[in-house]
Amino acid sequence: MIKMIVRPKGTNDILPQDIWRWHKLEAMVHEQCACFGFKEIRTPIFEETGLFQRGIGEATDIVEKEMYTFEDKGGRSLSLRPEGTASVVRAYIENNLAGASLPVKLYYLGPMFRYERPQSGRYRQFHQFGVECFGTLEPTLDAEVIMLANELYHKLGAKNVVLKLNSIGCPDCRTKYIAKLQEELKKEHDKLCPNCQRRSTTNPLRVLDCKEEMCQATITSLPKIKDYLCPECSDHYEKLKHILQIWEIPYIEEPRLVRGFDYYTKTVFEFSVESLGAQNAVGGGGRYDKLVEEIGGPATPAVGFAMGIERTLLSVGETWEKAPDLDVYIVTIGDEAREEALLQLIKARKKGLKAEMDILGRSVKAQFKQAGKSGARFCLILGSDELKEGKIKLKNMQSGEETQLPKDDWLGGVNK
RNA sequence: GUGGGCAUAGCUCAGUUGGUUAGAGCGCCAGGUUGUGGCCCUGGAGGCCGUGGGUUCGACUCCCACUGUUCACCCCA
Repeated sequence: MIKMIVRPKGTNDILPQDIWRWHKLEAMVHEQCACFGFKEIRTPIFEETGLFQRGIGEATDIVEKEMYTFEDKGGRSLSLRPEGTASVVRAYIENNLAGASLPVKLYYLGPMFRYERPQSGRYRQFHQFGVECFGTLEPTLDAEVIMLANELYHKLGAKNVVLKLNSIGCPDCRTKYIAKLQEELKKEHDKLCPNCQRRSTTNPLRVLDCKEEMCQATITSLPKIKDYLCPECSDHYEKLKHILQIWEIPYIEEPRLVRGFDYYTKTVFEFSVESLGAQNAVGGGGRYDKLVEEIGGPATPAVGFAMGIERTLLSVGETWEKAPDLDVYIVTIGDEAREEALLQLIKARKKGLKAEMDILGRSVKAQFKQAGKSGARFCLILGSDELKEGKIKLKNMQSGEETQLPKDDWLGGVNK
């Protein structure tokens, strides 16, 4: 027996019965971005491995163990993109997009790849929508990105979305803070969970994010980064919060919020929903003022955001109502009606109507049943009786009401 | 990479201390109605019980391995 080949672990087929959710979300994304003056960019799905090593950080989990890295026939090391920012930054530099007027506001939409154990809301191939803007330190830009995301979640119908906000400072103040943090963590070492004991050295900021009961008291007593921000970072953070207030965007200050990429500076934020279980972050982002430079471009401050599409759909998709697939289903009665039905079918489709007819030669009852299932708004009934007089019947499937019309003049009855 | 749960019809799930012919609901198809969907009634199709091994007279049921899947940890969208 031939072994059945199935889809790779952590990937999904998006089936015809579900694709409308994706189309709907994508349409809203394009509309929202147009509204905020963002232009779409499409970059390759794989890049030179070094781009991600430099951009995301050599020591992050993503680069260390989650990348799909392979060698091509020319001996180049390439990797499937695990996130979108590095590629967009590369494209921004390579194509000299800075040549246009600043700020440059871009967005992207597409698959990302990370080799992880799949679980609810986490897949090896998943999709992100993201925005990146380049060219100014102004906190208004941070706020604009947050505004775009926040409004999009609301338009999508997300309930109980919470915006968490923090500033992790620039390399200067953060370095000082981490040193202080590690000093304190060393003192409290015995009171921490095994994970945090390890994190104290590998990734001290992550300790702040620990959910273990036994760590909570210690975490609360640890120094807050807020108290270590340099005047510039502190001022930036205050101005950002002020703008968010002007725009009436609710947020929660979350001094413990840290994010997984090394490139963030100053502002970091995250959107989460309660209903999703452990993987409850539906999007996040922040400012990255050093990244463009690190990748080899001119020093350029920037802000970005990325939304997990699967997670977002999980949290909102069920509440959406599907638009009908069909405007009209043509029911034929008797063989002589079929030829006329073929003519009417193509006439309807040429007018842009979504139209179908039975091609399996089923009974009248079965045809109506099919029409009902398809959600067709109307049935066009072609029977030998009607056709003798050059008429057809149009049945409204919701009300059940039938009207008789001349056979070449029924399209008007299907008012959109 | 670590730990737990699960695997029976298209879907959701029953299946007794191991016993011969594996069930239900929903869905699908047909008929009841030779020209009318949704409700109702009747009938039908559809299963290597995840794969491989073991125990047994006998395994969907017990044991082992593998695979898949799922949840959680790590980390992240």
